[in-house]
Amino acid sequence: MIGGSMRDRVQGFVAQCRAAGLAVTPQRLAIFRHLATTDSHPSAEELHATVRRELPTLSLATVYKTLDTLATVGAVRPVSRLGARGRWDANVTSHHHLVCTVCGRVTDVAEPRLDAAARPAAALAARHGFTVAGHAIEIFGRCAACRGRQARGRSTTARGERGP
Amino acid sequence: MIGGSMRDRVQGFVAQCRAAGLAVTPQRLAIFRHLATTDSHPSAEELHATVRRELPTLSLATVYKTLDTLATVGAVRPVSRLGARGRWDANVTSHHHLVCTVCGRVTDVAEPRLDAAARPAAALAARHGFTVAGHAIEIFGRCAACRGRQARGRSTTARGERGP
DNA sequence: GTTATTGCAAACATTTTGCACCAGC
DNA sequence: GCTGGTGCAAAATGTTTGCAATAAC
Repeated sequence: MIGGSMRDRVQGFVAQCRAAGLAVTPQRLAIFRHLATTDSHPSAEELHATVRRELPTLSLATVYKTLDTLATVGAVRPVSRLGARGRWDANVTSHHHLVCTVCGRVTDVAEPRLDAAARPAAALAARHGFTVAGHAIEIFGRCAACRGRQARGRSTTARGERGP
Repeated sequence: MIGGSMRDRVQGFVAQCRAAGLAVTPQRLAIFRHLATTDSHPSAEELHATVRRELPTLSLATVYKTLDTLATVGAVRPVSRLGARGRWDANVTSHHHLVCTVCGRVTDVAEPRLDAAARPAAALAARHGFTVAGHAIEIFGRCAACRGRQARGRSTTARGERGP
């Protein structure tokens, strides 16, 4: 979850929808609200399971369609631009990620100093003909919880898991 | 593709396998070689299609198993730790990514200065109880090719696509 | 000769699509 | 009454698994 009261964020969301000519439906509101309230970067399935408690008829297909639609409007985004399909975030401000390679948990960190640090990247990207829209730093390692447990095997990259 | 002659890289790969007690099969060699030769971060399907020209009996299941196995040994890694399932890289040295949010193309950049820049991240991660193993900067925007084409709609995040 | 690895086919998981129905302007 | 949005079911896509045959050590 990020700065700004929930009320403000929902208001902003409604404004964004209106501006884009999108209907503000209970489904969209509920999905956005849940995404803006959690910090667990849930998948469509997880969102479906949770939001369903509020809207029992909500279908999984609607969750998928809604996430795509809201991403189009900029209210929501996939956790990573690198094709990390399946995990979503309503924090569309610049922030970075701590990724546990054991359990897959992703923690947001907003650290303005890191932004400054990545600035040389823009010049570099320009040299590649790139127009830079933003950046994110992905820091990987083991979270406190996983450091405790002894690694069995030389486990490296955690792929595919969803975090606890 | 990264530094070191292909011959050296293959030798290193063989050594890695041996050290881990893995058989060096033609399938593993071919998959590694192809991954180490391309810079397109291919998916399992794409690898299968390409390597098949060399090993016509290669099955897709073997490609999946091989990628997992080689990742375990550290010879290969998913493009991102953030669950970017489906795209692989044999460049296991520290490097960063230019991601085109229109076409999805991913370009590697190795820029030591960027590494230094991200150093404050380690301290920050430690404060979260994290043991840092590494980091990668993901710079997103539009590539030269996509900048040409006028954006239709306010297209934001390209999800799921594979790049041309 | 053992044991790990492959290829196949089937299972499974995830995401997308087509279409009829419903709700809001 | 239109239009856009939802829900359902089916299809497409992507990934994993069990197991017999095969090849590496």
